[in-house]
Amino acid sequence: MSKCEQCIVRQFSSLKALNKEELLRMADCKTSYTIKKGEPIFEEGEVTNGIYCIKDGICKLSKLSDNGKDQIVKLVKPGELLGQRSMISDEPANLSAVALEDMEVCFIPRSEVMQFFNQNNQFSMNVMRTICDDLKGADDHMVNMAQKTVRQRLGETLIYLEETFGKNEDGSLHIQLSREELAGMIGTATESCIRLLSELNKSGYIELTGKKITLLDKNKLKRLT
Amino acid sequence: MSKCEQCIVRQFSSLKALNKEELLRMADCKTSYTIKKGEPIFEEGEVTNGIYCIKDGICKLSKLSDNGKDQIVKLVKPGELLGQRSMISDEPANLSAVALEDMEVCFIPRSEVMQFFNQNNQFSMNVMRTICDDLKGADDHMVNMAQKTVRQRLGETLIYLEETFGKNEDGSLHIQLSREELAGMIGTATESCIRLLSELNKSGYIELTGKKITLLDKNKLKRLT
DNA sequence: AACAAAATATGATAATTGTCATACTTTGTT
DNA sequence: AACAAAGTATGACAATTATCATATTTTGTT
Repeated sequence: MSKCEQCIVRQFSSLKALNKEELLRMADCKTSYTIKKGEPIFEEGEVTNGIYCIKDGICKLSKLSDNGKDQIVKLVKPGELLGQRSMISDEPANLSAVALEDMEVCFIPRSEVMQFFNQNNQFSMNVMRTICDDLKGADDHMVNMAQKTVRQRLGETLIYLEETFGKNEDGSLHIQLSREELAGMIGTATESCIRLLSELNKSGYIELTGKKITLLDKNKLKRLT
Repeated sequence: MSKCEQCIVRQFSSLKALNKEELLRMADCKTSYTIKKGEPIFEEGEVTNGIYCIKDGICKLSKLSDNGKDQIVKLVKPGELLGQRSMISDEPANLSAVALEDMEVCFIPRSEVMQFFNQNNQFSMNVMRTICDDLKGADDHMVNMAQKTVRQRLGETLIYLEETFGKNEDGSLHIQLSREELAGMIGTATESCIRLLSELNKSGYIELTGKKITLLDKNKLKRLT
């Protein structure tokens, strides 16, 4: 069983507030998983009963809408925690978490986390701030969905993907989403997403090479009409 | 200076966890305001430095989008608190709060609330749960904005307004929103909102009498194509 | 290497929604 | 009561986006 002390999640998440003794307790009760690309960590409606630490790999948080389409609400990267809201509200998951790459995660039972939560003020403040950040992000996201065109949302999403997940050596987006997933992020039909990408390609704002997407003119992508 | 003990806000909000001594301290440091319909309680970007207790009247939380339109993110009714997220994150307001009716609110300085927060565990858990509820609501709202048509959103919004704010004796919606505000809730152009309302009127799903809106067939409103 | 399945691409068309113009109605103010 | 201003309504039209059909390409599996 590996220690939690040097883990990337500890460095970047609310867990940085835990002391040595708490880290040892956590290392003792955690369960490690590997999750293959495409597999769920948990699904909407499932009782999670704990939080997940994302050690490696990226996953999507999404919700199935009445029209049968999956809307991606957020992407989560290594160092982040999953399931904090459900833990605090003591409710089933509101969103599904599905791996976009092979992942390594650790599960920490609710009982343990709640102990830290009640005894370590800095930890609970950190969790709270994270949830507040998520709320702000969700509000802003909602306004974009309601007020911006599909084209604008695509442009902004591409920039977000580059800024958040970086580029490969050839300059293309590091994160690999299918067209369907990208459509699920911006909230549009897959065909519309494909069509707009190919249009941006022809206009020279981006370059499509197979599955790879390279942003060529970020200023223009930011200000799509 | 009135007491906080019998206040509606105390009964319905996180503040129900405060004890007598804390309530006295709060009564001592609070400021009461009346806000006229149309006036802001605070605006996006403003440093609020405390929370607002909504004693009477309804207000909208909205955000100005790049296209110049105001998107309404949430409606707030008596008994609720405003500014909790900003208080915890120690950030300026992300949304503007504007009165939809004449209002009575009390302001409690940040320093005071943070004391309760640090010393009264039940209070801080309540605040946290409220923010978690808001986050869930915002995620769901976002999915609706992204995946449903304007027509569907209008139908669901009308039902939400009736269920949340009730009906007058004549059966019409109690809450009075301008067409522009209703459009701002569902995320569409004011003209589109007016047009769809008048269409639902002709179809017999709702009845428009002056500014009053009466829902006639909620089942059909729920399942608009 | 061959094949089926999935993903991507593109055309044609319809449906939805936004924009601009203009008229009518209500509200508030003097 | 009169008037301006704001809000509501509707038509005409354009732009955006969804849907359905059908290729084409890529991927994974045997």
